[in-house]
Amino acid sequence: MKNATIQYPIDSNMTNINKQECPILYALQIIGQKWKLPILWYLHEQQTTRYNELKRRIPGITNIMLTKSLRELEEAGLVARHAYETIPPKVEYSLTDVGLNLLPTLNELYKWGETQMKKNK
Amino acid sequence: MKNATIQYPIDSNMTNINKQECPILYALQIIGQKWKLPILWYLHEQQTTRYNELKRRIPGITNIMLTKSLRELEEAGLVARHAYETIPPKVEYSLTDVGLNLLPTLNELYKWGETQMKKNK
DNA sequence: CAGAATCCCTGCGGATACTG
DNA sequence: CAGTATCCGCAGGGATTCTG
Repeated sequence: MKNATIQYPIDSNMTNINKQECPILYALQIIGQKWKLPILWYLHEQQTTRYNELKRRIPGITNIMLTKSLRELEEAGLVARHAYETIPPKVEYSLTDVGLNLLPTLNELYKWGETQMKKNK
Repeated sequence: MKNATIQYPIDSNMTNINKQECPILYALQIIGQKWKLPILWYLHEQQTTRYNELKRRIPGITNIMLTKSLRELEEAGLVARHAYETIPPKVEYSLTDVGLNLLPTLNELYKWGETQMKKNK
């Protein structure tokens, strides 16, 4: 059996416990919500981006979702926030090394998805 | 810029259109729901599995969710369904090559998640 | 400029019961 | 054994308004 090193712990009711035990579910918890990948993607494209520019670049996202997603990504260590204490305020976001480390994996997922899209079309 | 080959199309309101254009969102659409990965995981571990055994192996899943998830995975081409026309019925599920092709990517995600879990703990 | 507060709604998934 | 049928609750996310 290939990939026999993967462990996939599951508890009786799929609570957070197993999400904190299974690295795949853990990862999906971090990047799986609606706006996380678009945000990571644009931060990757533009290196360092201000709040409002990010908002413009991701059509449809609201302040709430953008702020919430950025905070969660920051807490998970994928995104760095740098606030300049000026008036008006200026806040820049960028990918950390942790965030950058995710990109090759996303690339893998991209290639798999691309192949499937062609097949299913 | 690395990974410059990744395209990430987004439309104005994040509808299905962009989910059908972006391979990453497309992939997440297929494997991102609550029970998809556990199902894929156990099918990988046990090769060919009957409906009720799958249900026993995935604690907490209901018939509805198991059937629904299997149908979607089947439609996406990741899972094969083989029904024996006997009484009582016997239905076996297994991973297709498409499903197997996803495992290396999941392994990548696993390693990334594992690293993050250690850091954030 | 970069958010926070408030209210609201849809739809994913859960619970229970039933069947060819 | 392998599912359907029904009903229901909640949380993720939307729309709008406001502010240091």
